[in-house]
Amino acid sequence: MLLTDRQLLILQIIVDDFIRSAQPVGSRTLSKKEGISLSSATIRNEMADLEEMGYIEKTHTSSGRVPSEKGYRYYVDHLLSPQALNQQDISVIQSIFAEKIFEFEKVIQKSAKILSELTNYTSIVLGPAVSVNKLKRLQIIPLNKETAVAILVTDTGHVENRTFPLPVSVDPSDIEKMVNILNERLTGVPLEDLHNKIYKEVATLLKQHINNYDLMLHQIAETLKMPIHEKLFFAGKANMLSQPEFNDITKIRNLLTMIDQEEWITNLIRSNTAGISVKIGSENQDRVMDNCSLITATYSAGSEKLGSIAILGPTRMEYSRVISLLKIISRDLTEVFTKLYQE
Amino acid sequence: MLLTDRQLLILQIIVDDFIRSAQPVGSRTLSKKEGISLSSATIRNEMADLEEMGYIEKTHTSSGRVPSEKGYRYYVDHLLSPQALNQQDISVIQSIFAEKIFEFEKVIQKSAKILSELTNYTSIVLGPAVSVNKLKRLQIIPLNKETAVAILVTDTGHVENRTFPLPVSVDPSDIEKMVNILNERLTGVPLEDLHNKIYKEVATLLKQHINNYDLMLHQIAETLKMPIHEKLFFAGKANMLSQPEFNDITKIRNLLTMIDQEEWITNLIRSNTAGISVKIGSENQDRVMDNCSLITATYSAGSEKLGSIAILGPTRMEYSRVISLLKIISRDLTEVFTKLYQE
DNA sequence: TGTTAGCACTCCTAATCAACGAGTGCTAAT
DNA sequence: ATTAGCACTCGTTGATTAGGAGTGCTAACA
Repeated sequence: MLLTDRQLLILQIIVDDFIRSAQPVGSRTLSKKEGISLSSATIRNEMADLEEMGYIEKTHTSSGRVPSEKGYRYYVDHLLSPQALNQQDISVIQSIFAEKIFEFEKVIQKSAKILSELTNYTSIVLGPAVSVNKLKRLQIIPLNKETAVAILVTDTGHVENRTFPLPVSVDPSDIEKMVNILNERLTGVPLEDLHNKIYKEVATLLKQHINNYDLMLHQIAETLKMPIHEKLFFAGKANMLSQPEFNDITKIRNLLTMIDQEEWITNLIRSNTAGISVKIGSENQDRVMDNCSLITATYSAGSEKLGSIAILGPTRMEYSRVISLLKIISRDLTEVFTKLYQE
Repeated sequence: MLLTDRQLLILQIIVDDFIRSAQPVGSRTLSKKEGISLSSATIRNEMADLEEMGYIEKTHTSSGRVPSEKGYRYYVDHLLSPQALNQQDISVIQSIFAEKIFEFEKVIQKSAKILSELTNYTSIVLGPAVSVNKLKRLQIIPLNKETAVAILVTDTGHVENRTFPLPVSVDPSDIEKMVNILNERLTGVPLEDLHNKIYKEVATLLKQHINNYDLMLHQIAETLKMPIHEKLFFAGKANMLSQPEFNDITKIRNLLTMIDQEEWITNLIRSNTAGISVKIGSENQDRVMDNCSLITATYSAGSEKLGSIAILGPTRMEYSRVISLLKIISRDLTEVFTKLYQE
């Protein structure tokens, strides 16, 4: 059953109004909106229909109407008018990229901060999966007789380091030889493949050149095997506390506790593979997200997806504005990283 | 005016009871405690005296008594019976150090997590000031024609990295020469002194060996000058939401917002230079901490202070337990790092 | 046939009030 | 010095009330 133009208009105004005020919207309020020249009684009839179709709900028998999840979904899919950002917002966003950028993480972190400040919601940014980056250089630096630190530099300029125990009485010159061979053979290999590659292709080569290579190699290989998690950045966690739908402390506690579980939130955000994704309430598959919406966008370098940038807010979220902001920032991030990575 | 033994006993029970129940303590409740064989009327008289001296307060004219800040202070200074931790707590703490440890940050982070889980308060750990660590090795790895990443390894195994722009058309062999000279001259120098040292002692030397050294050197020196902040780790921020004194959302929001300001919280925690410090309520110099206490301990390597470990909770905090836990963990951390750094 | 005025009804909210009880301070007796 | 007794205070709880916003339905209207 299709919605009439009038029903669409009413639905749109209800959602817009509720997003603004957090108060259920009544027929009288609606009838006085400009763009509407109907009596409250007519609107009541239309609202009854909209409710029957599941787009809006009452909080109690004689209350005004509130958008249902289905209503938000329809609103996001069909009624969203792309909102032009004002000049002030735009210049704030540009400030992210104002300084010359060399450090990946700083840009990401600053984006998260700005985004949460502009929206008053919580922003979450998932850094790039370092494990697909390619090795630029491996260095091993002995700290003392028993430990050394292995340093991996990727072609993107990311630096990973791991401390590991040195086998007893290993010869410094052997380490150097080994590192040279490893670099020769492993440069350009994605970090996640290093472990395999070492055993499959490099081990035999090392055997010929270095005494007692195996213990050392094993140690290094194990060290490099540890998974490299995508980094997660948050900003504005406390913003959730300002939302009227979270005046219940236990709700907030549950939500904040969940958010602190990096693995959970990473999965939630990573599932989006391209473009903008809007997940409303229960679409997020977890009860703690019942009153929340999550909007995610991705950023890339060239055609390769690097990471995601997300806004978590109440279902009563300013979808239009948030989507506009995410689009701009993800576009700008993509632009910057494309330049940064591919020169 | 000194407190009599009986007043001490009553004060102690009031604080203990209030810490446990979060409810004002009345004279009748007190009179029924074991160890007390006085009528409620007598206790009322004593309580009136204690109140006059400022150790306890009423929430309203006919309510039971609640410890004042002065009362907590006295309790912490004189009435605290060092609480023995049970076996379970101890084994949980030991689990921090169960795996063989090479990575500093992991231990710190795990300590924070365990500490917040054991106490149900918020734990904050301040990592060591990297800037006093001494340079073990400097490496410069060109990423492409325009940028390179500088890597600093300290004698403690900490790795810092900075990406910076390469001067145009710099010769790779010059970079190598330069790095060799810098390593030769700068090894053992604290990171915070690098910048000075480079200009004072190394510049003239480089001049003799390398063409166009100045632009490159300047770039490196500037790169190294950026301040290295102590890292800050949090765990259990959401625990604050479970405390009954924070059932007011705006209070929590203010507190959480403050905590998110790294600089502020760093200063708060760093001020403690040794041992255990207990700051109660307004002793923390900020209104948002009015109902909070902050207990900090330090950890060291040998005799050198590395960082701090802290618990933030309500003034109605389990001081005895928290202090015991902090003592143990800071002792264990010190032990581990002393070994790790000084071999 | 679509629109609207009118009206009874529902239910939330805020205010008022009384009953209760936990706790106090004070006084007088022990 | 201690304590029983008592009047008093004040927060909490529950019931009651009034007001208002909003609804659904019916009947009249264009």
